[in-house]
Amino acid sequence: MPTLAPMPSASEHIDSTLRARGLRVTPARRAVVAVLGDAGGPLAVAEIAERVAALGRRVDLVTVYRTIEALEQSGIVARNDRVGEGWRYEIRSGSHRHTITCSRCGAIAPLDGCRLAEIERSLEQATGYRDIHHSLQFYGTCPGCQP
Amino acid sequence: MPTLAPMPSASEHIDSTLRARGLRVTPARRAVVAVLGDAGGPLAVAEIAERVAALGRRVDLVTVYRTIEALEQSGIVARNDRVGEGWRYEIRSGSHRHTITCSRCGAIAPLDGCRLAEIERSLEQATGYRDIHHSLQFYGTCPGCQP
DNA sequence: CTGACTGCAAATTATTTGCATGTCT
DNA sequence: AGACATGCAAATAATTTGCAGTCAG
Repeated sequence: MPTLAPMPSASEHIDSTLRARGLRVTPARRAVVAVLGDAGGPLAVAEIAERVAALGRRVDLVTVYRTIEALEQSGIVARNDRVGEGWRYEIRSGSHRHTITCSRCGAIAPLDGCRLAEIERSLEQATGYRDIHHSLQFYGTCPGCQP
Repeated sequence: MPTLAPMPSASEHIDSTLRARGLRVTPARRAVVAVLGDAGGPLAVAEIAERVAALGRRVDLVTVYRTIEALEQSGIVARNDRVGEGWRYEIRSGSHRHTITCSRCGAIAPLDGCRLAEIERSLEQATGYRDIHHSLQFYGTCPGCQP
């Protein structure tokens, strides 16, 4: 379905978002954002560094940490957790999904779309916080591990 | 003030749950459970060790790690995250609360009771997982940090 | 008794910090 | 030019592993 007016390219959007926050637009930051934007799901810091390297850009792990921190504070990326794997990061987009992990065997099952939008909206009213997002992980006992 | 003397009902439940898993009931495990049961909210591993020590029981930090892992897999404790502070653990009970953290300044505001019970119930239907629980953290921009 | 649990030491892994240099605006 | 970003080295912090002695069942 064609659009009459061209949507700003992803990179333009990133650039302006960074600038709006007083952050500079650098190759390293673009690379990190590109990798995150391309990833199917949330990535660990080390994975981000690997994929950036695979793109031919050398970016120090430390820089990834600092970039991620800046991007998170700018509201561009969100931090999530996955059991036993530490933090993971992903571009904040309207729609996302969660998973449920078996506490016994670690099996991970994907879930349908997130149902927290309504809760978040009421939280904005109640707390005065804006631009609310979240990190959510379900745990349980998978069918195979049940007594 | 925490007590080493186990509360009859709770401790019996813990004991039988551990035994049902083939896990042994030891002083260290009871101490950890007692501390968690007494804490107002979720505790970090190091905090658990400190409080256990304050009770007069010497428990190695390594043992706390291993105990927590066993308790988590047994469904007795749940793991949560608090921004920038790593993992925290708490006894799984019916009711609990969440918080919302400011992505800019780190301010933490408490929220009213958790509203995920219904979602969890439907997930049990949809996934076949049982005994579902979760880790949830909200983020946003607090009133003081808004443009 | 026997295997699970613990403590101690040490290895990994993850994350942070300081500083000199490079680069965006 | 000036402020911010990056890379490198190295310090910290967090978590895991191996092993021998101890204790619950």
